[in-house]
Amino acid sequence: MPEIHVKRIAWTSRATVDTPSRMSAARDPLCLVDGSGILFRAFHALPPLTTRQGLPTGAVFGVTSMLTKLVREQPGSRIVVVFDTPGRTFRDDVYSEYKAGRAETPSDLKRQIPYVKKMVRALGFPVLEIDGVEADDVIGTLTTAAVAEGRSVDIVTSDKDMMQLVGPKVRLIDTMKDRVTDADRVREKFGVGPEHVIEVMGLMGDSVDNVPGVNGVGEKTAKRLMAHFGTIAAMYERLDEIDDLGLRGAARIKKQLDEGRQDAETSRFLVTIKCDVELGVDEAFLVRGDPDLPALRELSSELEFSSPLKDFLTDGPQDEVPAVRETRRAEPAELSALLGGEAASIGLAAGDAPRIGAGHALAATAVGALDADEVLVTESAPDRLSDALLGRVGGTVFVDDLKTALHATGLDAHDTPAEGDGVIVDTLLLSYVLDPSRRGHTIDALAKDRLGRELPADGGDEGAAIARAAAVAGALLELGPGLHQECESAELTALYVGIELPVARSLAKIEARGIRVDAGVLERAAQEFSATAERLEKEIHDLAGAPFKIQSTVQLREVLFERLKLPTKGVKKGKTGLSVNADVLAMLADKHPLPAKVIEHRGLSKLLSTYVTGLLPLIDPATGRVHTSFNQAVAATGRLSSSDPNLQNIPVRTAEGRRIREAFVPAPGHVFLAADYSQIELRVLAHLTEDPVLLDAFRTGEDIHRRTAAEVFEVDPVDVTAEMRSRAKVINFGILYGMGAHRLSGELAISMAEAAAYIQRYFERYAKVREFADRVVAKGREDGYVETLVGRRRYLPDLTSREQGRRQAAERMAWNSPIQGTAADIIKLAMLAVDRELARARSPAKMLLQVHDELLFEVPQPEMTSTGKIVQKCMESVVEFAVPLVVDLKSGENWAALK
DNA sequence: CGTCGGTCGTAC
DNA sequence: GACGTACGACCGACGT
Repeated sequence: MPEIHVKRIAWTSRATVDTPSRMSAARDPLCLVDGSGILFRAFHALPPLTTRQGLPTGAVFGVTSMLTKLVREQPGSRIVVVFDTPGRTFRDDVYSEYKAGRAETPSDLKRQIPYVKKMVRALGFPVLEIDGVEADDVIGTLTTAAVAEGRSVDIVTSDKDMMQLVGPKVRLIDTMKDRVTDADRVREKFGVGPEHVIEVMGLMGDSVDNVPGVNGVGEKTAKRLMAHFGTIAAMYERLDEIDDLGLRGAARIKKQLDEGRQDAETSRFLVTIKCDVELGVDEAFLVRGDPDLPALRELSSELEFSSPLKDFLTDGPQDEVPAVRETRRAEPAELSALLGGEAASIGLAAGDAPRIGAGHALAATAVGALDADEVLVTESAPDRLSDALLGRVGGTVFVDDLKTALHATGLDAHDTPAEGDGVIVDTLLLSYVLDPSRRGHTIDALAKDRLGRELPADGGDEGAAIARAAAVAGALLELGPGLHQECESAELTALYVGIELPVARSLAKIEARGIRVDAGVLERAAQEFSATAERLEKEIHDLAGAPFKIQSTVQLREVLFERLKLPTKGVKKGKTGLSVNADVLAMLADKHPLPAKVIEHRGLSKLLSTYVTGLLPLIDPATGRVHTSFNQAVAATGRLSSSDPNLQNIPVRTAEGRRIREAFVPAPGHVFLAADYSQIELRVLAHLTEDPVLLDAFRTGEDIHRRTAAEVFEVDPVDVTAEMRSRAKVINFGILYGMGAHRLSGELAISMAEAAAYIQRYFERYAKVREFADRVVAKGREDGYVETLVGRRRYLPDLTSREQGRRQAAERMAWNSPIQGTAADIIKLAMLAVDRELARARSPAKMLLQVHDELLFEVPQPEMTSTGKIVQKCMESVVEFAVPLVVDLKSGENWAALK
């Protein structure tokens, strides 16, 4: 017999402070709910309901409705919900085929399991899940114990096995069919009383649980036999009596029974619910707690439920809405006591770990919070917060954005250790890993969506700042635990703790450090650009016959197609009319001198406005450095983005553009070191698809575009021309994005048929790429999301859209996201490895930027070579891949001159 | 005067 | 609609 131990007993925290008056309810009827059973039932019985996001919710809805109905109908009952736990039980030890052949739980159901448990807990019901013990046995044991105390028991289930538990004080309730099963009803169904149900089931077996029963004996024969003998044992003692029962084929049945003795015994054992399991559960824990209104509100908004929770959410006293009730200034000593864990004096139960919600509004003001309805405001919070962020507090720290908190506390200047004993709950990053495509993960967005609450703005003055900070802290404490739990449930904690939190720490340092920009270089370039742009402007106006706003697409369109009457054939149309983008202008360039000049003018205005005028004011005059913001919770694929200024789209392709890049320079005595992954997305593609041709190309170090050219154009690699290679390059990149023949034909200036043929040949030569594409899209449709190497998800509900356009767009995303996202995972891991190894080596090298497949460092000149080795090693070995990851190193005196 | 959608262009 | 992920400038319509 395997050891049985309690894995988890969950009840709402308030149940722990139950008073003796509550305990006197010990003689209330007990209502045991077969949670797993009704969940499964609800899943199959109800239509496949989903949220707008595509999260399946039908089963949660069904279970929730059922439970709330139970509360309405049986207000006096003590309700306990029991779930199965995955894994082996003693039955598996006896019979290895037990429950074998059972279909894999559908993923749409699996996804709902954590929500159901959360819902049940939020409703205040005790949840029992005991490792290695099936729900049936837990229910059997609790039932037996309750009956022994003289209590009556209702079991909510649709499992007929449970009929064996029925007795004078025990009934089964099928809430979906509104049917109650008592002993009479059992006799009606089984032909025998509840005490003999196991005998009948042992004989006939149970196909659902793969219990064999006796070969040749079905439901009818089993019932007839047991109506006569009562038990299997009695039957085998008096087997000859079978002849007297008038059964058809009695002789054959007798023979099969004789041969099936062992099966009968095993099957009877398997169907017998165990009623004496050591649960290790104190009865006091099985008392229902109060509903957790904030959690219910959050769940009903997340799952988009309106009706089933109405009773709970509207009947409850409205003033329990956990708005911040009291805002007061804390003495530093008081807060320090709180953070030191000696918080009993200000309201925490002794022994509870401190929970700090840190809302920041103005840099000087932050908040430590005890609870959603009591908030302590202190100006010294940043000091305390830094202790917490350094893991010196031991409790849970709730922040809405770790990176900003690190900036606010000045912890962005150094290496900060990963969390010690403490737990960091960052609602921004949690929300992002849970659903990266969601628009807005700020605490304001989350509070609005999940709590239906607008947080006050930071008005700028101290009062407004304190009010906002307090509200943020309150919202954090309400939302944080749920988000953290959801992250656990979705198995995203490794991503959150192992990647996103430490990346936030790394980014905080990068942002704080900044990168030096030589304003003089920018200004000199700007002088030249402006001069040329002015000359072009005059020429363009002359050619047009009148001045107009060259930057205005409307006016330019009028000039090109009405005044100059240039041909509109083959010109793309947008929502507002004919397009005047660079492609169109290039096409018109041989008809008239104006379009080419507009292209040139546009290029210069772009550089001037975005990269000169946009950048100059962002240079810190004291240090000559700009400090970008890396946004970690924007891109749907897991990439970072950069803004204010965006340093991930500094020009590099044109000579003029590189003039901008030249302005980025290392500190005196330092050089830039750039390390970029070579073809990372195509290598990810090779790894994910395991396509033999791709694998071979990368393993042998071949030029991948040359190889694709050889494959697609059917020539020997040595005969690939520059033209062929460049076309193949377009195809390789197009494949990553799911490009169609239409786009490719435009891109390569070839016919649609030719483009289609290229794509077809690509997929013939790289056969596994197409297989993978089909697989990933199908899986995405099935699961509702696609995922990367480390399990980062992207939900794509449009994969099942009836609108072809939306669906196809979603399919391209489903295809591209695992590739782009895996590359993003890899470089994030690389950043962490590099940070770690540079620190270990006491290297003075500093990471400055991440540009998707590239890391830029500022290194003292003499350290360049040694740093390069460390960086390259870290980046190349950060994941074990089917193809080598290759990192190229370059260095130089400015960002445009790297060799 | 601010906001927002449309268009364009820069990066990977 | 037709190539994935971003940010941001400019225009021009619209609302205050």
